[in-house]
Amino acid sequence: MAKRQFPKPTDSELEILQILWQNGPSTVKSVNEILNGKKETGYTTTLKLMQIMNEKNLVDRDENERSHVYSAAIKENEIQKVLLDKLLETAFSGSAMKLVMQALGNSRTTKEELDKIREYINQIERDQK
Amino acid sequence: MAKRQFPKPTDSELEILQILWQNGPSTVKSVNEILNGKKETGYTTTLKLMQIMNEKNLVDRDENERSHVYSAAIKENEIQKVLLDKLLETAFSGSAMKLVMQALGNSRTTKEELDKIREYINQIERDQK
DNA sequence: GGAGAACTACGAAACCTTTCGTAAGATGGC
DNA sequence: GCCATCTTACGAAAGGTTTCGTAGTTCTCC
Repeated sequence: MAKRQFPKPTDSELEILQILWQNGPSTVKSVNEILNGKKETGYTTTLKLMQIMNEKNLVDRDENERSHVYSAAIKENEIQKVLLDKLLETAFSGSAMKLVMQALGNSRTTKEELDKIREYINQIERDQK
Repeated sequence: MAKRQFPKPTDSELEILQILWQNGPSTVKSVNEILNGKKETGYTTTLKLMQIMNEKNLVDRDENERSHVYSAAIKENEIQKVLLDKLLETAFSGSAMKLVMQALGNSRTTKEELDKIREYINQIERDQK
């Protein structure tokens, strides 16, 4: 199963992908409205961005309706993996441990989440045997 | 202790910072040589980049010698925190747990490292009480 | 002290991202 | 049918990053 090639999304593109992941297939209009909740963004700006993302195959476009419906063409997981691997490489010299410890140190993580992580670590160790 | 303001480094700048962090204060020449181990890079390209980084206060420059000596002006930790927070926000919707589990899942982490992480989690839980 | 080597400085080109103005096409109500 | 409105398409400007050619400066050593 060959991996389809897709370019690393830019920051703006990632914001839009987030919206599509959370809300499912959406029109430019609705994406733009959500975007405007965070920061003022012109309609045609959002439109153009999504058109470019379509060219890059970051999103699919359904043109059956007058208002085209866009949907994310890649899974959230895939992008997370790509970006995480890159950060790991460029900022943490490849050490997942350093990255994980920073992440846990910086953010408030609840006891339940910590327990889940610990359980996950246990599982990895079991699998490694 | 007010935090000095520094701009988020670009990808190329981050590569150079990495080299400075790992090798300590360095001349353009030596940075460029290391850079060339990974990818072909013209000398003046590296020079210009480091000059710009100096203007942005990402690196300090010692001009006492004819070959100026550059050193990272920010700690590796600080940049790691900035970039990690940003990734957390933009790609993981703020969930450190999801990020940590992805990181552990993707990469080969040794048993020793996993143990260290577990110990760190224990410590966080102790401190939270 | 002159030639060549090693550096730095500067400016501009090429490229990418982001923003938005404007035009043109489709739709719906009157 | 016609006007107002919604939507897409296009192009270009503005800003940032990356690359590199060229010129100037300093040093070395014969």
